[in-house]
Amino acid sequence: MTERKIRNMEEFAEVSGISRPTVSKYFHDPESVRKSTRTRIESALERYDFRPNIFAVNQNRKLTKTVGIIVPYLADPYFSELVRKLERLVIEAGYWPILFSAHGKQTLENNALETLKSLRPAGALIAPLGRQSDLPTIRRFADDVPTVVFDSNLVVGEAFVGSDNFHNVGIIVDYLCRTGEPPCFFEMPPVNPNANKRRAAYIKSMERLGHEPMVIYADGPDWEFEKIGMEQGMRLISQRGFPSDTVLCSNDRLAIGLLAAAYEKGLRVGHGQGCAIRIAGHDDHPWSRFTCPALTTVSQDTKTMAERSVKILFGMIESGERPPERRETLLEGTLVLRASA
Amino acid sequence: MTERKIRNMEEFAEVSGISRPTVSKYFHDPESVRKSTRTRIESALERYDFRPNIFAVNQNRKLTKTVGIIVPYLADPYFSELVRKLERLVIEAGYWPILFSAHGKQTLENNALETLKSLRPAGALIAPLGRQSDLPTIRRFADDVPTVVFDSNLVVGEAFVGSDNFHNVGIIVDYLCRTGEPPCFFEMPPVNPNANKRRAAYIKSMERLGHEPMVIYADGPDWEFEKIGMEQGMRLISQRGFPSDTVLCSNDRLAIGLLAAAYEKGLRVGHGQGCAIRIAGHDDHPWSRFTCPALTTVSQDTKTMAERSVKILFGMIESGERPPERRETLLEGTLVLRASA
DNA sequence: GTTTAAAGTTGACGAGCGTAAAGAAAAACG
DNA sequence: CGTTTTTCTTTACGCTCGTCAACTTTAAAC
Repeated sequence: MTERKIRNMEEFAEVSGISRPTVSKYFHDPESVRKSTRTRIESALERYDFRPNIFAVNQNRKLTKTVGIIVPYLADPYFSELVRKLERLVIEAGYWPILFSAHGKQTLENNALETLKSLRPAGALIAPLGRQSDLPTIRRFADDVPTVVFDSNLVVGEAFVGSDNFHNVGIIVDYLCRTGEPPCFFEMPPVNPNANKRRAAYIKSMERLGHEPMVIYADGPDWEFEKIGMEQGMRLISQRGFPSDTVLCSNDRLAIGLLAAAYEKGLRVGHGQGCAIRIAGHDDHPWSRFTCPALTTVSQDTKTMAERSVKILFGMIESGERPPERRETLLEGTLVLRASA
Repeated sequence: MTERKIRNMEEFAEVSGISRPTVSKYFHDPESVRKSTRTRIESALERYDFRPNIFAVNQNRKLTKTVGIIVPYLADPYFSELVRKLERLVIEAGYWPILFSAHGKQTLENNALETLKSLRPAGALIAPLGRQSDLPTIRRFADDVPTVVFDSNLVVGEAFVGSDNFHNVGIIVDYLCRTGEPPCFFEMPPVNPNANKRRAAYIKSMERLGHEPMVIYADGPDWEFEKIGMEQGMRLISQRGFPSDTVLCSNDRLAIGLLAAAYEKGLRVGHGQGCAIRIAGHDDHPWSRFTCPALTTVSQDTKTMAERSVKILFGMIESGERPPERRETLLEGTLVLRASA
């Protein structure tokens, strides 16, 4: 680095000995200039610290290189994990990911949408809050910005990528019925369509197998699933409120809470000799392998979910066309057998 | 909302019947215009959907309203939690938080710093990777942007806010020694200065109490602490490698892994009758209360950490001055007694 | 009703960059 | 070597909004 501070592209063009329009072209696509020119610019880049002003760039380009990512709750590692994958893919595609979390609140989700819209992104990847979402606001957003919805299927945007709750719940209900008492279903607050779909899938699977469905609703503050699972679990265990010794939780975080409750109450969890209760989850949350005992669950294929979402989005962005009708992709998870059920 | 689409401030000024410079003034600070003018603008805002173009705004203002937040690893709920608090405080101050995660990698941290710098933010709140950080790059960043470093004390920026590892480790070592066998120290990979400080604090505390320090180093991929804790824990338990029946882990995530290992190996964890091992952590990770058994740990005062960081940053931003010398704030945690130790 | 301070208007320039047109220079080609 | 094609330079305008100067209107003060 040399002493002189470069203030703008004009000055950088000067020190690199190339005209400003050509430099501008280079930054848009380095391959678009002659090799000798590229070399001169790049050697100047090594000597001077310069980056085009993002604001000026984006103000002038019709299509920015920004891609918005909005998730409902970042403190949920399931989403942290997805975000990590999405960010990587977006960067690899030469775009600039910008992340927002609704932190479980409608106000913040709307805020994120408004802010993102004013950034005029090339596209957006949105996992909506669900029940709490303000549908008209998201719709208005998706009218302006090519949008792929993932995880939670609110009917907006050009495409949805999520998991096939019917398949996933089906395989774990099958497994549990095959290996022991048919499960009851311990349900999270219905924060999003997944909650409802999973309940419906549970009921359908049980009926298919000729068992009576047993649904237990766990109430509590949205998104604090571990807390809900633990508190309601404690109460239900004390009152012998679980109609089966096998409990299928509608997600892993709820199951983690229930595991804590069972431990507290001295119930041994698992499928082995001397176990009082079997507990299973759904998602294969990053830390489900570290619970005591390790959690039996259904993995969501987050890798494919991220790849597919990004692929569909960039398909729209690069072709410049929106598909004539909304496409839904449902991914099948796989059974993850561990010690808890 | 009316049919007409507003394209820019010019058009919005027209429909609201107020001149553009005044409208611009309004968006900068609504209180800066007369009440009757404010009312007219706001009633127009209700009829038309308009927001000033962020790019144009930030290009022209010397000081943007952007505040960058960079964390080393977003999938760690300790950071998700901190981020949530920071974002809220930044928004309340009328600024626009923009979040980056290094995902544990130097390349991504540098990338985030470069991108952020080109956004010309009013300030930045950075929790550096630590050992993996590229110090010169962060230094260059902090030369340009008012920066508060939190969590991990790399010596850059105008201020640091973090926890007082000596105090925190001291109180839990005291507690453990008082109530049972003196602890050995199960150490995470030294990803950042906290790791080293905690080890040093452990050694000092043990010596103060007249005990022999016993440090066990757990090796493995950076930031995958649960995995490391579990794998190394399994190995150490099998080989009877823990020199004490009390293990103080250098953070909660490591402890969560070790709890899983103990469970797997059939060791009962806790301080009661018939327990084979006591396990304690550090941080009061959001889910430490849901482990089996619940984890005894030292809480970090993340609320104060967030508030203090933001307060110091906005102090600098609004005064326009950088403090003459770097200020370090160390917060004292409190002992959180649960069942594991 | 006149004075005066505050707030608004008009008109103009600047910020940094994209981009287009016209011409000059360099590379590719036979 | 001359011709053609590609790439670069020069010049100029546009994007959207901040901000300033000079002037006018408004509302409060006397």
